[in-house]
Amino acid sequence: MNDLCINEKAIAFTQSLPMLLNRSLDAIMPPYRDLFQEFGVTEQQWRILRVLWEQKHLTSTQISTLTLLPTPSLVGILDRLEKKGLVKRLRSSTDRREVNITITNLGKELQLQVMPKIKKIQDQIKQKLSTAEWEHINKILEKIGSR
Amino acid sequence: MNDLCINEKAIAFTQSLPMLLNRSLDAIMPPYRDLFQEFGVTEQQWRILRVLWEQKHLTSTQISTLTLLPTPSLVGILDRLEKKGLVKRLRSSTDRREVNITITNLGKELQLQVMPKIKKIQDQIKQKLSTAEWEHINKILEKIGSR
DNA sequence: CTATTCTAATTGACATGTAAAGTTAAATCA
DNA sequence: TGATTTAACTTTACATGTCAATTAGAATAG
Repeated sequence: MNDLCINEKAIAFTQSLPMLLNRSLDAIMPPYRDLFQEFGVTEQQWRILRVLWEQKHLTSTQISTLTLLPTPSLVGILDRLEKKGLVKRLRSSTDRREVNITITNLGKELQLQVMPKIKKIQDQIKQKLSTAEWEHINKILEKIGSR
Repeated sequence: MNDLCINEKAIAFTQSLPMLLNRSLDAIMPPYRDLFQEFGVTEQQWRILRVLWEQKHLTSTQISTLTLLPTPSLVGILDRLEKKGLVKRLRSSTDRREVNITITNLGKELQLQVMPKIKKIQDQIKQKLSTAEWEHINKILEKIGSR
């Protein structure tokens, strides 16, 4: 009789988890995008810079894992970042399959200019929820995102 | 002294809301994608079919709002759906700027075949969280997503 | 009624996503 | 060692995202 809600109809499209997540992203990304554009980088390029600021040098695979960017896309994105002089590629000497990506000085300078503005955007977003809600959603999303 | 955590450093990239949301999407979408591929449609094409099953006929703008797909992308996606015989385009006679999109019989048949499998995937996902967590995240995401 | 403004849809240029196949180098095992 | 498998990255083909500009058809003010 009671089957844990397993026998009901499918969840309405608009209320489905994918669409809830996508709507959330659509709602919070615009200010970020405006900022990125101000500095002439795309969201994806930004992600790569962001992890390179924390790790100095990473392989393509590692960057893919950290940024969630698919490796085929990375090829082109890194091309463009390299062309802008923000990162450098160096084939590993120990394992010649690997490519080490490094941040350049120019790339490091960006961090100082952009991060304060990122902080402001994050503060804006933070105000959408109470502290308790934040902790809660963090935990739950972490749970969903851990495969 | 206590400034509501506004003066701390920026949130670590990995723990930022955008990345939490993206990781969640990456974690839950694969089974959906497998299913879509089985039926020869993309995720975006699927979204359009999904709203047309519920609304019979919609304008391009309405579809964009419901599916979160940008209107420039819609042009091509609808082209391909039309080529597959799943939807039809009809210019409105009352306002010749508008284009009415309609689902075809072939498109309607898909619904019967796919929805049961969608239901199964949703049930799988549902098991990742408790009922309480579900209600909670629903409310919070709704809050974030409402601009 | 006409010039202006607004709106829906499209186009163009470029960047990225997705899936499959291909390359090259390392690791593994018979 | 030599054949096989695995790993890291790249390439290709096609679909979509992003932003700016355009086109054609309403709507609106003067």
